[in-house]
Amino acid sequence: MASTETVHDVEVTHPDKELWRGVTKTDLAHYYDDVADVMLPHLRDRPVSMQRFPDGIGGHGFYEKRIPAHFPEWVDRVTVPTADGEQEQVVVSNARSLVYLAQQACVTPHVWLSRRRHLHQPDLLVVDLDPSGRDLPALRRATRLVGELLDGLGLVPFLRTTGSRGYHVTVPLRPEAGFDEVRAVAAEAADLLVEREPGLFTRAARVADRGDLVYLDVLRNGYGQTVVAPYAPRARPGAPVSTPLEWEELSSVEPDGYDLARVRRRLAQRADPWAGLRRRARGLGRARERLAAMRS
DNA sequence: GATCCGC
DNA sequence: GCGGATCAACGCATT
DNA sequence: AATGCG
Ligand SMILES: [Mn+2]
Ligand SMILES: [Mn+2]
Repeated sequence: MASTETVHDVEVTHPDKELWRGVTKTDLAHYYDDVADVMLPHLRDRPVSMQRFPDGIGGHGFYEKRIPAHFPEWVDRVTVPTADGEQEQVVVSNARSLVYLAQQACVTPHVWLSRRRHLHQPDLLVVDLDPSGRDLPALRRATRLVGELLDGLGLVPFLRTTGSRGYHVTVPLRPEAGFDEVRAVAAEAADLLVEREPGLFTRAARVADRGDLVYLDVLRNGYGQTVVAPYAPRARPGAPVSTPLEWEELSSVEPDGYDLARVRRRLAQRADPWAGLRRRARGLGRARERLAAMRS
């Protein structure tokens, strides 16, 4: 019985430790190694926050933003300004670093919406749909309405499961406007939807005030805020994965519909639906104009 | 998961 | 050398 | 300033 395993030149200690029921550290390391080709383009140049569960998802978990001193020099990093100074965070630039995150029991990497060259200008806009209840048809209709509105604003919305309870709609941007401007546009779009469909959407900050409506979270669009990385597993039973989808799949794939094994199979059979996302980047100018017109 | 401290 | 304690986020909105 | 939230 070897007490360590080697995956992509990374020593995996406690290789048989279960992070999820039936899913070991070695399994996670191989998953990361296998999906690296599709995952890395979405991680490239983005500061990462690591959500770690050294004793498995049933144990104590924590977020880690600062890169620990013991990380090897071949794990890339970036220094980012914070409210009181600056700090160094991980950047996942290659498959080996991703496998190293598995060794660290990082079950879910979270990434910034901006990249190192323009830390203050996001190249993604995200509308995070958080259902309060269990009405899946309503959640799907809500998600489709978000996509249609953003499309109507001249933007190109992309869809993914969160691996948890909701979906994300993601729009690629040219990194020009600051976070506050991007968030303001997202908030105005969300408010418009609440106005149109008050029985479906809410923007109430307090959970208790949301009833069973779908919460439109646009606060992800902030400096230093993160979203779960595409193809990241989640710390939930069954090792569900946040999975990019074609819009046509919205009606057939549930928010936690893909797990580690299913994503492997999916990617062996078809390309990443988000592969062309960067080429769809737009500025916010036209969207602002159309939004103003719709509101009047 | 990794490090540090005390025994 | 081993067991135990300790540490590992933060920006934005609301009140 | 403190709390809630993701
Ligand atoms: Mn431990
Ligand atoms: Mn969400």
